[in-house]
Amino acid sequence: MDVVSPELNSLLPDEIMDTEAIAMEEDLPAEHLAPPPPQSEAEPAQVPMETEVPEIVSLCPASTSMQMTSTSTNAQCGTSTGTQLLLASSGFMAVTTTTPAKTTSPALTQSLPKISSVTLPANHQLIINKVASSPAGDGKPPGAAVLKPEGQKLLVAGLSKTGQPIMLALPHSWNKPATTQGTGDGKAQATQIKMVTAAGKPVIAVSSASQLMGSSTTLQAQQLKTLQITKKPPVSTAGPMITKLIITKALNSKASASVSPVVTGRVLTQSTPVTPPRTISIGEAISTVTQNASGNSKVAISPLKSPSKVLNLSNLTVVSVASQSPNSPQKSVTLPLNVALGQQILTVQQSAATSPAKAGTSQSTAQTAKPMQTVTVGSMGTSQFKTIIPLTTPPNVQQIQVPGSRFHYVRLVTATTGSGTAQTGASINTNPSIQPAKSVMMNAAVRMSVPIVSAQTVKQVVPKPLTSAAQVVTTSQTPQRLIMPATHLPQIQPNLTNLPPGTVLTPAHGSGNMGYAVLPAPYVTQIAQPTFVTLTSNSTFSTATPIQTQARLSLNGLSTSEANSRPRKPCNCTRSQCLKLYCDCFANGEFCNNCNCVNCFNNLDHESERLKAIKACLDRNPVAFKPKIGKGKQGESDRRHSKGCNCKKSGCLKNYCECYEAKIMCSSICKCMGCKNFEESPERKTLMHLADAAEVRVQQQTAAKTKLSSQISDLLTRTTPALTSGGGKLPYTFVTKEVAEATCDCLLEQAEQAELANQPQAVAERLMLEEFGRCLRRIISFAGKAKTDCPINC
DNA sequence: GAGTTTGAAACT
DNA sequence: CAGTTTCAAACTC
Repeated sequence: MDVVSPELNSLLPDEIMDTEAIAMEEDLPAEHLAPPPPQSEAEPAQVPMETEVPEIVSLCPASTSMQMTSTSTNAQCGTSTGTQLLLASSGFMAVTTTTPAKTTSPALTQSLPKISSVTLPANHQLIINKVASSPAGDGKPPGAAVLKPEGQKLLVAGLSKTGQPIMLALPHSWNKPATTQGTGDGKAQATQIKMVTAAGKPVIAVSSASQLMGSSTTLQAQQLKTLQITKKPPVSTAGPMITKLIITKALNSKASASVSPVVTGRVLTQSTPVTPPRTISIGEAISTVTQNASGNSKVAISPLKSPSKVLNLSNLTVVSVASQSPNSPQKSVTLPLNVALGQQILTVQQSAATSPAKAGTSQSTAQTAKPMQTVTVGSMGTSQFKTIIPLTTPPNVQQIQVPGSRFHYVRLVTATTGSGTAQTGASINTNPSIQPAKSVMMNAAVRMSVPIVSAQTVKQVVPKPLTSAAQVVTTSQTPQRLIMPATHLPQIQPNLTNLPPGTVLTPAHGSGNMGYAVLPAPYVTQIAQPTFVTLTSNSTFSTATPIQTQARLSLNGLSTSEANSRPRKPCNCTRSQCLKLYCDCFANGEFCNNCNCVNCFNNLDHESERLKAIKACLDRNPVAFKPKIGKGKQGESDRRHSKGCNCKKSGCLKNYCECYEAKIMCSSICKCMGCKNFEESPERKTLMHLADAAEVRVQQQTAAKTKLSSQISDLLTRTTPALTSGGGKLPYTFVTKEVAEATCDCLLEQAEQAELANQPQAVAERLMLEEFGRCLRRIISFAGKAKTDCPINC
């Protein structure tokens, strides 16, 4: 049963609404769940390399019943008593470099050993090699881990409606069609997907570390629902890079309200260790109890791209979606979810209905009392912060910022007419004083998730209180926003998911559901530094405990500071109108700003042309806007060019070569001729040495100047002779013995630097003279300042 | 700064 | 897919 009508489905990008893929995925042979075959070594992966970058995110829900650690990283949560779950993600979900465990035999399923490792092969399945011990037998008492033994796959970690961390443990045959469930024996069901949640306090990755670590709740299997999203990479010829996303929604067994997670119009399975699992069909609502006002539905996402990076709890980025009303525990909630993860898209959609029993069908309507969908993404101290764009129209757009991902995501939702009145509570917001949000019914909505910006490095998710619908997460920086006027571009919409990473889509004010504004991501990131991104579906979102997610990622192999500090060079385009990839600005998804281009169309005034150009580029190359430098395969260099260079004359030792320019060596996929950009190349080494020497010189000179200047300033300050009240002394009177000595030190330093650099004497003399001039100017400056600033003391 | 070289992007 | 053209950056003088 499909929630989304075929018509709507047809409008959605395949990446999001590829419900067929789900069916296909169910029929996939087992090897599709295994890591990519070795053939990828010889065959350049067409999948953007960023998806190959494993990411490790640790979830540390408080629980004493289970511990999971990653053997590949030795990363552990900071508490010995808390449940530890390490999720490694490869562009989408957690991935580690360990070999995925084989499916266990039925006999193994009877035991519940401790989880020794969590692995996730390239197919984006998280595999738990061993599971925390728990009482044997079918009984899965509260506090006992229900994860299956070695080889079991944990696909997604998230939060239950009540804020409990959810771990989805899949049986080894999970890839089989799991549309029905057997009896109450919650274990070893061939088609059963198990969900493990931590009961008690809201224990979510999004929560602060203290919140998680401090919690003493036990891991408990609960009745739950699972959703499965099968998604294929947009472009992949490197093998069965099939990504599976299991969205889980834990339901308390005592639940009386309903929650009907709907992903891409299809609900796959439901299982519970406590009660007999049953199949969930589209639109079906399962009652559940809202435990408290702070209950929420959260989806933990680990889209970080950094390889081998282990993130503590505080580093986990979670996109949370409010799904609960504190005042209406009986309200049914439907949560279609699409949330973009890296290139993957996971849309989180939430709706609430007044009907306590059944709700959330595809015919649900939306009533938007608070026209806002905000996703705030935060990162610390970097320019990679995300910006929340206030929505002036009904919440038909959700910006989803996935920390660690190089993309910003915006979910475009075409909401139907509203009818629901149920209130939805903020996922993290527990502030009762906040105005309750109206229900958001978007079951039949058209959802689009669009990567909108390159996002990498540290992200800090700090939900900020929102007291009104019009509020959006603000940043600590200049609230400047550059938003293109939205226009109706239906001809482009089908490809919205392929928009360049620098494109942000936002609904246009008064332009209806199909209005879009294109906002280059870099501008967005400039707006918000740091940006605290919060995803919520209502206006009551707030939290007393900011959630911080920090990741140490890099963009194109550059550190965050490096990537951010480097000012983009202005382009000089004259013929391309800055609407072709010749233009670096355009290629980077940025507007031209302070460029020297002629007849530039890469600006706000030429939105339509720009969109068309983007579409054209994407038509030619769907990954045209992906970073060219990405993570190489295992065993290869950390960074490599995704396509390889084609140099013929430069020997790949000039900046003509994109590999050399990126300071990486050419790889096997390069088609260059006479390449000298390889590890043992003497030419390359020579160049590197020269470059290093030059850099060292610069650094030394800078440091020396800084130090000596500081000394001079200090001396001038301390030894400033008293000035007469009649105008003070002349500057030369400030040349005390100390000042003269410091000046000589400066000159000698210059001489030494020149000597170290093997500079000729003339150059050394010149440097010394220049330094002397600077010293004199500084002395004079201080003298003048002393006269001005010290009229009393001098 | 003008002219040349270079290789990616675009085009055929 | 290969060859050619266009383009803008890198480079040289």
